[in-house]
Amino acid sequence: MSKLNKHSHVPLYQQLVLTLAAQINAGELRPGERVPSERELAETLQVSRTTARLAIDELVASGVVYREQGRGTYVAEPRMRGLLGFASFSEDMRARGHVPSSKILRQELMPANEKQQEMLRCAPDEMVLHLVRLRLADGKPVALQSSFLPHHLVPGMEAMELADRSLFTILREQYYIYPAWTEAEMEARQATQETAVLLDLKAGDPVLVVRGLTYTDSFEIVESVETIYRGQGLALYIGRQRFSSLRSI
Amino acid sequence: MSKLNKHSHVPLYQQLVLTLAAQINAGELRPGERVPSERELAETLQVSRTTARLAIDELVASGVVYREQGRGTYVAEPRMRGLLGFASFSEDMRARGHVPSSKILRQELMPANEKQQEMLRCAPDEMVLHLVRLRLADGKPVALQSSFLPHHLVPGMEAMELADRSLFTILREQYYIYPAWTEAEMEARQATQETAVLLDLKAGDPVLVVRGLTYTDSFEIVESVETIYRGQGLALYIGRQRFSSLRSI
DNA sequence: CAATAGAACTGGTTGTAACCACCTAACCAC
DNA sequence: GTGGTTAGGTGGTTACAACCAGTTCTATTG
Repeated sequence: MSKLNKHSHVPLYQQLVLTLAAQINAGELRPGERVPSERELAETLQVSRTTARLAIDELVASGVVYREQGRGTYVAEPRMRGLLGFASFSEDMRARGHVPSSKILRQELMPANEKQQEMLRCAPDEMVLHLVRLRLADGKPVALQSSFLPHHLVPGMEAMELADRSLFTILREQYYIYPAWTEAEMEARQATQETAVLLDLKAGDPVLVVRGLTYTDSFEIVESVETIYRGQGLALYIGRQRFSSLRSI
Repeated sequence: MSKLNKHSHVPLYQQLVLTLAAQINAGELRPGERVPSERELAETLQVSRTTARLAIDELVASGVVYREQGRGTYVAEPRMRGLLGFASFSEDMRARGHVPSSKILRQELMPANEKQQEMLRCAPDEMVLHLVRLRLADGKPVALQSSFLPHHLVPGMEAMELADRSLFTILREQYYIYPAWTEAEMEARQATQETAVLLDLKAGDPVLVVRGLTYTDSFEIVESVETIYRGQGLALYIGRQRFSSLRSI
């Protein structure tokens, strides 16, 4: 068990989260196996049970482990073999072993129209950056993506080279904006002639339309995006959905 | 502020979660407003800050409120107006003010075939209950749902009257099985002649296919379900998706 | 008046301590 | 053997305490 650094600026429980996640990803802790108990972790690493528990809380929230009262905490089974997921297209594709690329079809500033003002919660005179990108995996078209970003959040992006870089990476590294979560709705539609051509389909073929908003931790809207995925055999994996029930609507 | 019951068997922090959620749903705390600080809640209700904080943790996890360091905790904006969501079809429809109903097209026990054995993680000789239900909202067909449940979890369900009761309610009330979360993938397809007739569509019209597994808190698989939703204007709302990143695949 | 230093908040992290609810295994009595 | 008891483990809940790290506002200072 690697030790934790008590004088690091990274919180102890975060260090522990990473340590445990690494062990699980490396296969040192296999699905179904028991994770050391909270008291055991606390003793071994010379931290309080509070800290150990907080770390496990995080892992539980991520679905990496689960608890059973009186028995222990266990490593969860790996996820379904989904083909595509949420999160950044580029990062997701790379994680699955495909080579992502993009063809930029549009990259320009425009004044926010009514719909975007509502979606992005921005003022009427504000400028937004409009991106239209054809997303490819291993050179084959997979999705057509139209995004709007408030210009004040990403000044200068209208002139950037985007084709070979992940938008999320640019947001994090150049603008210090950390997308935290997304909220989406999806729908099956028929491809229009225009999108059919771009996605190498026939007009009328089914496509999956995902409309989403990307937020930071503090509820700032970073991006409004509509993605049209090829249908026909391309399944979109939707992580874990808890049955919450706290909020009526 | 309603008081908490220190001698209840319901944990204090759970009581506080419900209290705050109720206030938010009732509009006493509006979106954007600040929730009382952790220390304030603790003092007012005569509980420890630990308890207050735990309660707020739950609300944050549900996306009902969000924290900002140094500033406070605020009520989140209500969600996107999605038409359908995850969770139980019946409960979801009712929450949106529609009248859900079902037409049972099939309800019978069968030996698990290979695919179901893998999906439900059950033995080769095990029986599974196969349900096919046409789901209606206000009398109009919305989705066609095919479910498989391990028979040993729901003995006797093959003979139950299911048309006017929520499957989830039956699971909870008759079998003490509490579905905790679901994992799904979705795909756009063309309706076959058969499904088109049932859903009041034309063959070839786009439909949204959702394949999911329903789990309990301890990773038991309760149900394997494939739902075919009408496409064309019916958007499926997909809760909040955190960008997690802990588990590589 | 503007800049700044500080007080008084906020949530974030960590430790210690105790008790409860639940599960398992070992043991003991029948 | 079967059945009950019990000891010792697990996670679950709650309290108290202290400090860190940001934000906001105020009072002081130049």
